[in-house]
Amino acid sequence: MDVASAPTGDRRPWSPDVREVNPLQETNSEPFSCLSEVYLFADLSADEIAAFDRMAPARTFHNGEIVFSQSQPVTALFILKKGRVRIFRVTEDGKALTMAILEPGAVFGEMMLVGQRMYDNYAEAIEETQICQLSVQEVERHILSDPRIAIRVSRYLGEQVARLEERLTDLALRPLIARASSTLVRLAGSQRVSRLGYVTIQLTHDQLSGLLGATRESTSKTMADLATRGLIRQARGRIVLIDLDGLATLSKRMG
Amino acid sequence: MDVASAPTGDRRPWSPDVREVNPLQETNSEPFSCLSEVYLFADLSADEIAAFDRMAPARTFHNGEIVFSQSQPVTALFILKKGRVRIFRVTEDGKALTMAILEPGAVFGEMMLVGQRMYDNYAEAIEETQICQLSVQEVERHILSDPRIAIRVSRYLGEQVARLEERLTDLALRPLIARASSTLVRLAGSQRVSRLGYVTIQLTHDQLSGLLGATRESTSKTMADLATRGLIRQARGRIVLIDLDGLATLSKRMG
DNA sequence: CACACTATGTGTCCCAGGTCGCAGACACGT
DNA sequence: ACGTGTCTGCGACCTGGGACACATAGTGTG
Repeated sequence: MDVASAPTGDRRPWSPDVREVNPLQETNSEPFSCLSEVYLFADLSADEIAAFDRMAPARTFHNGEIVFSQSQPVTALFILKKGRVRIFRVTEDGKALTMAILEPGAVFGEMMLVGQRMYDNYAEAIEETQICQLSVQEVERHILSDPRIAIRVSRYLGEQVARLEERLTDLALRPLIARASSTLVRLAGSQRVSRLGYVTIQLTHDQLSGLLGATRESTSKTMADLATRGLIRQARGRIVLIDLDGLATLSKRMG
Repeated sequence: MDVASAPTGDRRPWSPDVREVNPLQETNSEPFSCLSEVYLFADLSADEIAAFDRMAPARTFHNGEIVFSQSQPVTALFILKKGRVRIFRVTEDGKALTMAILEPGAVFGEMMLVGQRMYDNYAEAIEETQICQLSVQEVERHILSDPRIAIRVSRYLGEQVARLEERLTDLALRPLIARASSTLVRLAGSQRVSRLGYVTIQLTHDQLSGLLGATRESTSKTMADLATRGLIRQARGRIVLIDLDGLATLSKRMG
């Protein structure tokens, strides 16, 4: 890590004076496609995808690096090629809530697509990550006007809305253990399944707590609880889900 | 009200055995447009709007009536012509969280538009209300395919997402008084301004509490607090915002 | 005008979860 | 191997706000 050497000393992204995106212009121009695996562009032909690919330079981000923040307003559509990115918001007093943890194939900054600034959202790489970006002009010219993509965008945003509403009610009226279970189950959906059908979630308690809207401590406590119930198994930096049904049940427990 | 006479006795919409939409087929076929004031259709010509109007019958709902619920899955796009509608979710143990309170001109049930069922959402009229609906076939044939509307839909959903993310972080990491202030300010935005520039919000503490994810009691307490600070003035069933700036400031107070 | 219902004010008790503080455990670079 | 930083696990303490229980004041209805 460059933490010691580079002047990027403070990697707490939500502190006021973050330096972002140090100009490591690793314009990784490898020949492979950024877009072929992306849901939003599934309706495009191979030729069209190739055309977009040509204008989407890739870029590498290290663990902890900020991909964008409102001080550097979103001027592009980002496509996550490799690694994981955390989208989060901060309040004045420095507390953060994670909106999403994106896996490869995800598109973000997309709000701009629909006339939306990514308001108070930050994006941070949480591991070694490669990201392609399309500039705002290209997006406006080619994407917005294409009805095939517009429909995909609507569908995607509709799902976002449903997910957020779900999270909102969970947060409002379910106790931590239910939210935690529910979140684990949800995360399991979009996750690589390991050998014996067990799903492994690559998150530290801290990262998870950001997703739950809870403190790291209470999250740890809750995970310990889930572990003693035999629903999950723990390891440093990852959580193995043993009993998905059990978790789903718990996630519906009332307050 | 028909509460005493009709067998609609229980108007608590989130109790398990609600009777919904008693067949008061008041197919109010007045000659005026359901769609002309609607943001989503702003790009359509007068002729096109007229065409849609012809297939959108109006319908009246009384205070407390359920417009739809998941047991009666959404098969239409609703357009709120008059009155107000509350969109909310419930949990198994009967607690509810309000997602939105819609004003005339709003379109809802729109998730279906984008391949989404309105999952656990209910809609309830909270005053005398008139609603037009477009059937799912018409929507699919004419709306989904129209790029002008698709873009509007995206934009609308994008705004939804932003709003929900905001609410989510508020709920997660701000104390009640801040959330309350913030919510009042937000509500003020979409509200009729009364005589002296004061904005009046037509909500009871109970309705507000549903929006805040808090109990009625603590909401009352908080409102009393705001009142003594001179930021609002209270009346039965409505809240007058005196000092918007003060509220905005409070809404940023940390926990 | 009286009754019934709905909206608000308070007050008391109680607990999930936040805060603070530290300690052991694992991981990795030099 | 060793040190340093990241994860995780407690424990003690504190508090916002939920649960319950009433009291009172508007409102509308017959």
